[in-house]
Amino acid sequence: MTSEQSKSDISRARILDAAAKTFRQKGYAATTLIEIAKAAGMQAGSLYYHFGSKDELIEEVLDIGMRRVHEAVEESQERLPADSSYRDRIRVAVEAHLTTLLKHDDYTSANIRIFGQVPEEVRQHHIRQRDAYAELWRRILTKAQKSGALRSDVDLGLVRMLLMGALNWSVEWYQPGRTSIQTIADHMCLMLFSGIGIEEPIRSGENETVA
Amino acid sequence: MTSEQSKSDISRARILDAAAKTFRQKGYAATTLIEIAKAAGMQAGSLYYHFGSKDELIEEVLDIGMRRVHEAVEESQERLPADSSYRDRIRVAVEAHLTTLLKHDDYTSANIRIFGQVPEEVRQHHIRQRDAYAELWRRILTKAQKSGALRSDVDLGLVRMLLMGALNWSVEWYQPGRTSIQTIADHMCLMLFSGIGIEEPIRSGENETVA
DNA sequence: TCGTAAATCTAATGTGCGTTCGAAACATGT
DNA sequence: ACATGTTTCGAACGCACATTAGATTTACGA
Repeated sequence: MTSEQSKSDISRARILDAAAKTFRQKGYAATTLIEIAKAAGMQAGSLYYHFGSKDELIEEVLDIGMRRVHEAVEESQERLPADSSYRDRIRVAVEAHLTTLLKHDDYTSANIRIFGQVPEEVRQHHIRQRDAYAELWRRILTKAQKSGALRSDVDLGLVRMLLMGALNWSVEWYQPGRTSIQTIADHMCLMLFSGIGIEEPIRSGENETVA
Repeated sequence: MTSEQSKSDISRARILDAAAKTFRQKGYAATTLIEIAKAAGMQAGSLYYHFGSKDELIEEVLDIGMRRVHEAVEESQERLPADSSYRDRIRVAVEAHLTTLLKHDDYTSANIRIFGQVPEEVRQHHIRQRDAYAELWRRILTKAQKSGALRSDVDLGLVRMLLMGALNWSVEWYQPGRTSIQTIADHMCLMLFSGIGIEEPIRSGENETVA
């Protein structure tokens, strides 16, 4: 071992990268160890020197993916000046989440895409981690609401779900060259804070206010 | 053949129902024909009397699922009085989409959950249908924007994607007894039209307007 | 240069699944 | 009751995959 536990770690990293990429593209069950091994430059059997099973491998991919968004959003909050507005807090959180998701991170998008497909046992392993990330958002939104930055008559749990859905779904349609990540984040925040509606001129008999 | 081509059609329907349910739960590759057959009350081999292959079966499930949302949203528009506000048009579309998704429709939720996992060839078969549904929403939103009901400075394509994401993601977290579908739709529309932000009292030095 | 441990290869094993096909069971009109 | 078409069964085939274990190579300190 020379500098910092090389070789085994390098291979391990290559395998994980290959796995994340392949899992994201093809889904859990459709991804074969042969494929992952080839992408990592080795034979399928060799994977077992580094991982005990396919499930162990996928668990680590899921783990890393979730850790990355979590850390990104957490750091986005810490980087912010202490006197930042709550809108800014939410805005940078949205940007951090989206950026991690869409910018060279197969791990994060793999997590989102395959989580619903993995065996129950593997899923159970990650519920704690998922909950922790949800809790982070819960805190951000709750503080904003308590401070009066968000309407007090909305169900924040619901808002969070809808928000996460809008953001996470982007892995299904986002294409690098088309719309910038920043633009997506801007639109999301606009919808979240102000909506995109305009009071309509009364057309005939009906008029209505928003729920 | 007695009344209206019974027996074969009944079995066919039972198989499709079982397939939709199982595909939705376990995903594409993880679902076995043995499982589907058992749920339909027959042997795996018998499925081949009704369908040529696993892919043919899944294609039909995807087809039905997409057709159901499409028709539901289309009918929601036709049912509406001609002089309805554009907000109401969008609102009922959201409600129709969500209701079809979450209320006893394994086909629709299966479509959403497994579309990303099916073999490329099967996917190609449905792009046309997906585009047609997207086009329906595009029309609804464009008319609303042109009439002045929606801000003119937003990218409607982006809005549509974020909206669909928020709605579709609900299949991952929705649980029948908890929040009513209507409440979800209300929150979505509130966010879409007005947002949930409140102008913040200026805290220190910073103040900001929305993008 | 040698020896030892780490890392990878190679070939084999077993299993589960999609699919096939002829035989059996069922239904229906005559 | 018979004959014909419809529907399901049941066993078998072949293949692709996860996993295993021993042989082989590679890396590196002495």
